[in-house]
Amino acid sequence: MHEPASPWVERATAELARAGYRRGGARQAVIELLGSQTCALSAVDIEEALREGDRRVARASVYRILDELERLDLVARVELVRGMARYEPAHGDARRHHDHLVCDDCGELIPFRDEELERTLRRVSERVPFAVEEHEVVLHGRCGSCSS
Amino acid sequence: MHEPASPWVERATAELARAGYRRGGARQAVIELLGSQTCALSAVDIEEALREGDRRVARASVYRILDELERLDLVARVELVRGMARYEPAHGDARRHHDHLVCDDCGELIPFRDEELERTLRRVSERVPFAVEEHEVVLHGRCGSCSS
DNA sequence: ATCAGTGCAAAACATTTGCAGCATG
DNA sequence: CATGCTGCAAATGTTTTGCACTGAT
Repeated sequence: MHEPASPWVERATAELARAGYRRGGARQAVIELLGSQTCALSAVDIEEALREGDRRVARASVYRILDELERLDLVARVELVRGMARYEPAHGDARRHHDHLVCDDCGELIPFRDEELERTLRRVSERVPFAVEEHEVVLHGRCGSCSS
Repeated sequence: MHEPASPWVERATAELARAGYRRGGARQAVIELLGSQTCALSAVDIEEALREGDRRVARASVYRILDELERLDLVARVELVRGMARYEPAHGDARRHHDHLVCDDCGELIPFRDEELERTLRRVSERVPFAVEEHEVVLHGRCGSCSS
């Protein structure tokens, strides 16, 4: 159960150390799980995955840890489906930013990235009476399996 | 307290009748409040506004009514801020669709519409492996008062 | 007279907080 | 050995549900 750490896991670990945090088993377990995932996970997903894995982590700790990571811009919180937040690694690099497709039938969640969309949003941000810092785009519909 | 009904209020009322719903005081009160509003309201907002207005409506009824209206595509549910859904009239007319700006400082909520963004999203919807039915764009940042 | 519509209270969730004990630096 | 980290349990806040009663058709 000890895969090579992803760049994000290393960055997160370093960032936390630099911010003066101590090492903590629970926090490291959450970071490693997030780093090995491709799509956003909810706090409950995380607790369950860890319970069956290396290290059991209390629900409250999961929330606390996610909160810290979000404040340091290491994870992004996204509200894609009714009533439950999900979290995913944030790569400071704007070039790795992505948005999401949500299948309203089966709940599947697909990240996507579209250059034209990003360019347009950059322009929109300029003409709006607002200092835009980030955006969130969610496309709802039906995935391949559900629309056939 | 009896303003002329907005087109949306009339449409909603007609649509409900056509769908076989009976007339109900609470439901009509919620519809009229939503119709008179410019920005999205939470269930709590609605309950409070009605408590001080014409007709007191129980919280549970507010949720039930919003749920029905959402199922009939008469209102759109949007999750703009942490942990609380908001609802606004949905105008079947795509030309009246809008997206939202959210001030992360003061929580202010501003609807906006941008033609280029809509066009781009239509194109993006085509090239994505998904049958897109609707989109949700939220721009986060600071409003005029908070960024100065 | 029926059965949808509603209010009330309690339940079901997701999330947060308080506090006591463990473990890192 | 001080203080940050964590688990547990209880609190909070939003949304849902069960049930009895009211009211529209």
